[in-house]
Amino acid sequence: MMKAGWKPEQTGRIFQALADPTRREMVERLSQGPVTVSELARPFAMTLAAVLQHVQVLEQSELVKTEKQGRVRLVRLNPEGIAALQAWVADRNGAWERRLDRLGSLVEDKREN
Amino acid sequence: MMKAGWKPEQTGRIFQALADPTRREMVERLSQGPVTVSELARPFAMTLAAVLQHVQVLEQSELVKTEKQGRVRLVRLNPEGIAALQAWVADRNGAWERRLDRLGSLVEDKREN
DNA sequence: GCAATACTCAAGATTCCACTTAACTATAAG
DNA sequence: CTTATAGTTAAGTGGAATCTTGAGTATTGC
Repeated sequence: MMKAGWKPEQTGRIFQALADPTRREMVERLSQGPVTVSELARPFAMTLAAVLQHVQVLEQSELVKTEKQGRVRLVRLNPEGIAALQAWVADRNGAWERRLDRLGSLVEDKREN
Repeated sequence: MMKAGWKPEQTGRIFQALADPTRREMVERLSQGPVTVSELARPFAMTLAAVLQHVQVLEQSELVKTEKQGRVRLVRLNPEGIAALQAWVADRNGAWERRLDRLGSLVEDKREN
């Protein structure tokens, strides 16, 4: 049954974090490796303050960890965050598949898609 | 490198749909099998109109399909939606892992977590 | 020390979302 | 036909989310 490790309250914060296109782009960038807040900000037409707020949302969702080094703040992906997301999705998908298993080779009353 | 089938515009709608706790609960319910809008609504302290709006969001995200049968509307999970989400997550996770591969067995400068 | 850099914080403006109400349509049941 | 059921639509409200401005603080380089 698996029931991998995702806390329901964290799941909400993760989906909410990734609901924003800016933050999804940031995650893409971060999957190439850690960067400073300023580097993270470069592609975006918005103030540093706004970028920082996005970083804070990502951090609260645990998708990201940050660490201050001198006057710079390094942002890096937190593998546990992505793993938690993946666990939730796999779990939902699993429920779906178990249902199909129970149906066996029966034909549904309507052929859907 | 694999690049599974997720359209970037759909990804946004999916995350946005699942950012709402009510809609996540609906997906849970739907993973047990299809239900009518009224049945979907039962657990929630909100009007049918509100529930319908949630269903529409889920449908636009392609996480769900609906079909009108008489005066009832059946709502069912769309496996392709979950699959698209899973593909996105796996892709991000993949990028992360490829990066770790490049690092080989090097130890990071800081033990994080 | 002094200036530049890199962020940080708080307040306010918009814009977006979830929800309600109220009226309406279509189907089913008696 | 009449009523009840199930859903649909449009308009409006309140609160949360995003972004800006305008300040401030800590570090680095000269």
